[in-house]
Amino acid sequence: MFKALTSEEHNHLNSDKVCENYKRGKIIYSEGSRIAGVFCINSGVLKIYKTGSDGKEQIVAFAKGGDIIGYRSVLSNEPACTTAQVIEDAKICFIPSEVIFQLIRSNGDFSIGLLQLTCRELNQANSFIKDIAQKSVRERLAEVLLMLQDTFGCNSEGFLNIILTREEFSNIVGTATESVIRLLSDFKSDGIISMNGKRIKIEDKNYLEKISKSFN
Amino acid sequence: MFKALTSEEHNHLNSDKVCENYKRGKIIYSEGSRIAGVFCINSGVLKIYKTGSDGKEQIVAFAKGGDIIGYRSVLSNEPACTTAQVIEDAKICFIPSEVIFQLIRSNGDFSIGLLQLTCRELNQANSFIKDIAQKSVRERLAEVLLMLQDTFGCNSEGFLNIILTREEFSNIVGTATESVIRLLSDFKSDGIISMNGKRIKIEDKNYLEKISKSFN
DNA sequence: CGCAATATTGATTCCGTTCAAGGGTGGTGG
DNA sequence: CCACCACCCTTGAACGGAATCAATATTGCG
Repeated sequence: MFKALTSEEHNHLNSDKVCENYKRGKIIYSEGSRIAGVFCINSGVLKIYKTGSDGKEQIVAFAKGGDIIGYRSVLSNEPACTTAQVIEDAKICFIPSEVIFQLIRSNGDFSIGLLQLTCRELNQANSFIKDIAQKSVRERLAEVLLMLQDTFGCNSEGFLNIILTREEFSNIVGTATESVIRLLSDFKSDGIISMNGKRIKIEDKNYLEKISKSFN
Repeated sequence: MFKALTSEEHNHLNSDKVCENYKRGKIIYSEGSRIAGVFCINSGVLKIYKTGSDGKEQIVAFAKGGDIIGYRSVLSNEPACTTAQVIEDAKICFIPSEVIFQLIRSNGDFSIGLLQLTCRELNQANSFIKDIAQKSVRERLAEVLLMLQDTFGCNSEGFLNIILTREEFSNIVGTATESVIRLLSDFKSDGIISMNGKRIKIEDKNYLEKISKSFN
């Protein structure tokens, strides 16, 4: 994201940023709060979610090393509309709003990079709206598993490089926790996935793709 | 959106743009196609939708006078990820990509304006994801009616300034057409709305708000 | 170790979809 | 002008996916 900067801009940025380590569970910012800058994820994983009136979370995105979060709130100068919480210990840098605005005004390529980032997220969000509105829970769960593999990759044994609770799964898919449990166990007995504790391994990607496209 | 421009930039823009009239049903651009610029809606109404694998549309936004569409595709230089179709006769101007990129590079305020626009849409999309994942069809329909009043306003008799088919309603709410029909007829017999052909009038906004917030 | 959070499984309920059949409306062309 | 056709709307009945409720396991952290 910051590769459009000149070396002078880079130096300036580095002198302004503040990095810190955060443990699992830590909330970086909350829905409704004001934030004075953006956060760059150095390492670790966060979930970005909105909270419904009954308290149930809806996860709308993840952030991992290299991602920037909080820019929506900064750019529109509005309170945050999501909550960002660490789910895997993370190192995060803070960049004050003024610095970001300064960069946008002075560096067209940086602006275009940011615009492309927001557009990509917008596209993903719209796709997700369509899926959640039209597909069954089974299809959506298959899709989420593929998305996770795509986003986080696998370790040497083929297990997904991310660990989520069943409830977190349900908060992505948009369903009840029990439904996630039942479907994962179906997938397992069909040999589509295997599990080791909370770790999940995709055994038959092709079949998952078929399911997610409703061609099963 | 273009108020950040200098008068010189304005003149340049006006010489580059091409305006045309389009009738209801006309498709301005289709999902998957390349588009070479953005469209500014002068008047009229369009629906922006994605098409599911079974052919069912999911409406993700509307565009009316003053709105800009197609910028996502232009900025990210990717094929359009939605289809834009006229639902009320419209006058639309076309602005080539180069002109937009030129403006972004030369005018920081214009960039920020565009960024704020995308951020607003992103926020709306995320809210919608939460709603569609957590609320009932009844709650969502109530919310959509309120959104339509907010976006398009009412005529002198209090009827919504937009006419949609039942199917289009179902394609926003994310449900079956029959469900929309049943629920609208429930709302009518509860005195929450009234109808005149396809025209709808909200009679009890407070109660609709209660329903949409699940406090009914 | 013990408690709290998480996971699992079963039984039951219900919201919403689907299928089917019929009625209404508007626009077009003879 | 009105008959016809395509499209849209409406209603009923039945089914089914997923939520909810309830009752244990199991895990893992302090």
